Amino acid sequence: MHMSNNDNLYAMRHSLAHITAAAVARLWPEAKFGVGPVVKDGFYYDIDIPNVTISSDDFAKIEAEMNKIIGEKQAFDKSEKQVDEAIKWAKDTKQPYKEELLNDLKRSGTTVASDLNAEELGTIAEDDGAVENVSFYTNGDFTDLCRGPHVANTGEVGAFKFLRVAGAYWRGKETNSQMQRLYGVAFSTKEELAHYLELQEQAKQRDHRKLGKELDLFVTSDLVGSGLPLFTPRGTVLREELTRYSNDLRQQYGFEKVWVPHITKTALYEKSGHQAKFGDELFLVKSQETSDEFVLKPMNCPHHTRIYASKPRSYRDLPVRYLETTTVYRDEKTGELGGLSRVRSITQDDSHVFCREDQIETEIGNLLVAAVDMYKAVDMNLRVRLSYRDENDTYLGDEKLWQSAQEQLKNAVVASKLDYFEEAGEAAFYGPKIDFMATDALSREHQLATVQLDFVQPSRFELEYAAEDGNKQTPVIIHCALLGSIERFLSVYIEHTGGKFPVWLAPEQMRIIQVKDSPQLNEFVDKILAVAKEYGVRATADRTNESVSKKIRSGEVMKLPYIVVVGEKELQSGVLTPRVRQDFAVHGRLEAAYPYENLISSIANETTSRVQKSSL
RNA sequence: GCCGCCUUAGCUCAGCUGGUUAGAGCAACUGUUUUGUAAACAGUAGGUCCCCGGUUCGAAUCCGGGAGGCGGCUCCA
Repeated sequence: MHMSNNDNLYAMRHSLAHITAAAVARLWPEAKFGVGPVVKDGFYYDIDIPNVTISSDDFAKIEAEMNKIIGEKQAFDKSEKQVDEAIKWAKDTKQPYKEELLNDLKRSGTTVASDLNAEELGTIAEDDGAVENVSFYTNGDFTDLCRGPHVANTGEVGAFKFLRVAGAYWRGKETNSQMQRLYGVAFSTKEELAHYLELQEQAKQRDHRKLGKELDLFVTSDLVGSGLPLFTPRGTVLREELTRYSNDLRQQYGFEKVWVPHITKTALYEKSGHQAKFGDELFLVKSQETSDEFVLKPMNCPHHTRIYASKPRSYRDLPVRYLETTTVYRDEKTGELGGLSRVRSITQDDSHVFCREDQIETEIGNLLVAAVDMYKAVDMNLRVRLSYRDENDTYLGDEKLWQSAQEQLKNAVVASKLDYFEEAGEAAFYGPKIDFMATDALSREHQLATVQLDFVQPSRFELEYAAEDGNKQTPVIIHCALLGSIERFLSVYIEHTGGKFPVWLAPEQMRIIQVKDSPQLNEFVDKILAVAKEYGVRATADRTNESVSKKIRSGEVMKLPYIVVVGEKELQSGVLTPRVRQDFAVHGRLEAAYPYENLISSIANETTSRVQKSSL
């Protein structure tokens, strides 16, 4: 039989899942099996063993048992059973999870979660209707319900390794019992497996939590709480520089900064409709002076609508554009918090445009340009998803308005020359949107920026403007965040750069290493620092009583863009030779020498032009 | 929230099955050294072994509870 490499790898991983079950069944005969699918880079198997919890200490034992089975090169025999027969098999062998799957198969021809209504099932089922027969694979004395494909025998499964075991709800539902999910990675050859593990190790090296500590960017405190990171001076420079650029990009297009308080009466969210949606994610704030009940804001749009509604608006005033980088608070489930990617204090570079229907395209166009500029500056590739509505009737707002808006969105995207794709059914219930996917240095895609149209809040808040004919009209809101959440953006960006920030973002752009302690040198270094300050370059001097080598090392470890050793030679000549960080050192750069003021003005230039690669 | 693992000095980590005053490297501090492109030398200080409770003659180590961290809880016989 001829199989492509991919098909074969798939069959191998599938077979490994099967062998995992076989090995577990040998070790714990009472084990109940759920599903054992192939996933990215490997496979897993959901297993429930009464009164036994598998830990990573058991991996060796399970792997050994699997290797026995693999060594025996048992043939995989495929057989078919009629569904009812299969259900009887599941009952006889006491496999309740398999029984549930089989019952679903019998009923609807699919194993997709059984609590969907009939209509939904109809659209999901692969072939309309119940299946007649199901397939089984047997190796040695172990038989498992499995669609396959499998390899010919247990000896042909390549290299694998268990990485972790984790709890997983049966069929992903919180109300179901929790099973143990054994995750394995698997590849055709040992070399490929080793390569994969090596890549994992590299990713670990650039983990933003590790770098956050090493580069002194942010900290957490048990006393403050989970999911509430604190930013150090260095981390704050990153936040503020990113925010400043994100704001600048929009202020070019007439956005004005506003400010709102961080707590509000719950009435605001009752009106906006967020109360129901955010419900248990709201942090409650109780007044001790009055009987007022407040909440910490989980988003900013309702507040911004209050500013819009503070006075009558004419069609001539539109678009009204508000911009605010501010923190919102959401009480995420504690188990979902982690690093900067999932936090409870979320800072958004948020903006809202209140505009007429016919202004949507232009406004979106401007925001697209801003997004492109933003992601160019942080050196990440962007593509966008146009998320439209589908035929479902869960969407709010006039259908004609949706049509026109979706067209305008698309026109703006096409004009922006962004790489895009369209997807129906991905829209928010309140309007269509553009989701930006940014690709990082490890080829992972992240959804960061969004532009969303909103037809619902304007009417809920009874926003209006006077049209040319004097009639009251309802504006449309365009929500936009370029960075999304600054915390999440940083979690991605720190890993994207591995902590090697471009000059415009580097918390410390230049460090002077003073060779020795003398009044003349002190004076010279002071002068350099003063000039740097004048140019707005973030510079420091290392005057500690340490060897030059050691001071260079500590600068390198902090991944500083420019390190400049200043001693007698420099004092005499007034000329500096910077040591340039490897990743953007240009050939010949290290030897180049500059009068100190030139060096500093060049660095200042890189800051304002936000160029990635040095061009001194 | 649920399941599993983890928490020892500022950081990274040793500490075997419960048994003397809990260790190392780096960082800090003091002194010597005044240094030329990735770690000078010597010394000093630093610990409620995450917290609370229990078992025990004895707990960093075992048990229970709590806090914090990490991996998962979508990928579908």
